Amino acid sequence: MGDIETASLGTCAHRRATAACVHCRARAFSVCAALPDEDLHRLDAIAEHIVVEPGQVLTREGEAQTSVFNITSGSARAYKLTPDGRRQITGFLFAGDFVSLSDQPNHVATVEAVEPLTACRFRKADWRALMAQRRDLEGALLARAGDELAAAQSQMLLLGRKTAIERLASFLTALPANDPARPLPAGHIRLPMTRTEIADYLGLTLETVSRTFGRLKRQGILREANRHDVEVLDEKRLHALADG
Amino acid sequence: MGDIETASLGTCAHRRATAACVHCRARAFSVCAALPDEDLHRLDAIAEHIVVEPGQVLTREGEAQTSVFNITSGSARAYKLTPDGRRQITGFLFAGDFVSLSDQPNHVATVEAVEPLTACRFRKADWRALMAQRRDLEGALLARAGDELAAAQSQMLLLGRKTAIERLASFLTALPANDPARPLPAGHIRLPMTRTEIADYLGLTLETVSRTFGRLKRQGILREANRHDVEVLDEKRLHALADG
DNA sequence: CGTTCTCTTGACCAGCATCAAAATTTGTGG
DNA sequence: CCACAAATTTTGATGCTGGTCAAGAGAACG
Repeated sequence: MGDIETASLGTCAHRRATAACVHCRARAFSVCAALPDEDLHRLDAIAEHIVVEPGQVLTREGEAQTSVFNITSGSARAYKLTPDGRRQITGFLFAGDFVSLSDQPNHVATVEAVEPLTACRFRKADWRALMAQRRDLEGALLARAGDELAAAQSQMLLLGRKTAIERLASFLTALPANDPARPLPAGHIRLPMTRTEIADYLGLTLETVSRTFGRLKRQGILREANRHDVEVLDEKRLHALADG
Repeated sequence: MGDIETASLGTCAHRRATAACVHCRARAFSVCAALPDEDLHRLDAIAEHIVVEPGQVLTREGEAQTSVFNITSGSARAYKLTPDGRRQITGFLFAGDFVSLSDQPNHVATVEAVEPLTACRFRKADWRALMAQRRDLEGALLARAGDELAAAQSQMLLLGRKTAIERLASFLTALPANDPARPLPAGHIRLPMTRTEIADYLGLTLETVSRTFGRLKRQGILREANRHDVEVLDEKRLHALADG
């Protein structure tokens, strides 16, 4: 099932980068949008800009939650493991996504970069202080949490009740337009993740994912430019499959 | 898989009941705890106390979200359906639980009473106005949403990667102490729901749930007083199974 | 280019679903 | 309190989807 290899990240293994919130391309898609321009300096003051290489960890399941993150570019996977190494990816994250919406004492999932990734890191105390002052942030976070909760319930329906082909179709239709900062031509989907990762997200094996891609291609619903770029030829049938 | 029968609820089919927040037994477990005693009258002013019979609906998936609810006693199930009727129960709700944490324009799940249930219903506009005034409520809601999100991720691991016996063990250990208002002796678990409902929650069939209960009993981990009350004889082994 | 990682394809298998029927519990009316 | 009907659960026989094991074909990277 899902084995994983993680290039762990030392305390300050991130490379620092600089940027200002005013020019942040992810701002429009993130909770930061709740802050008016004149308050952005408050964010800048407490944000640490980090660069994370593929496979490196932002948060590790079970570890104390000392920071929260806002992804500004790239993509990441969040997952949980069973003691014997089975992996369930609970979500893929893109620019604008917030890491640690669930404010628990310890992280409930591990989050690793899939592609090279940049993010803002906030010390939890700093973030809390800012939230206390600018309550709109809290509202934005609550709205985001609500969206995540709705998505989580759809994923439960998928994992509990859908067939392999329905799962893959759902994945391809529901995938957040991938990277809001880098839109693609309609009908084109970018899949930065591997077949194994798709499998671990859909509760399948990589072999089943591969065979199921084959089925969708043979049915004329899909075409694969290469492993990471697919084109939807029959949107209608794909959606019909996705709904179950 | 999961067929369902719903006794639908007319516009004002709920029986009204009266109660005051000060005396509410569910208050300690609910978001209302964020409000100090002196502000409770604000809640009372906008709360409509309703009584819901088993099988009746609080919210229906897809319908406009005009109200939010706070359950004060009894239990409910939240679920989603595929067009062909497969059901996935996304959660069981008990006293203190808030219905519609995800503030979407339309309900993302159907919520029905399992047992006779009482709840506070708030018109969404009223609730929003109160939240705007008493920001602590928003914080409590955010905290609750975070807990739900964490639980949802655990459920994804369960649905995507665990075996039947691991799923049932997880269910029995993770089940919220059932009804916080009605504590049971340690090791005793009350299951207000049917086997079919457990199956639809765990992504299994009722037959598999039944057989798996049998396995747990034969292994000396469980004893069944009756269908709705079980006793855990070997907590250690149950937890070991649950973790996977 | 060769090494390594990822993906595809095939053969076989197992866990859980499906179909079916019997047993037990629950509910109802007398 | 009993008898009967309906609903729920248990148990059994069989089958299918997707998992496992294995080998080979592409891509990617140095």
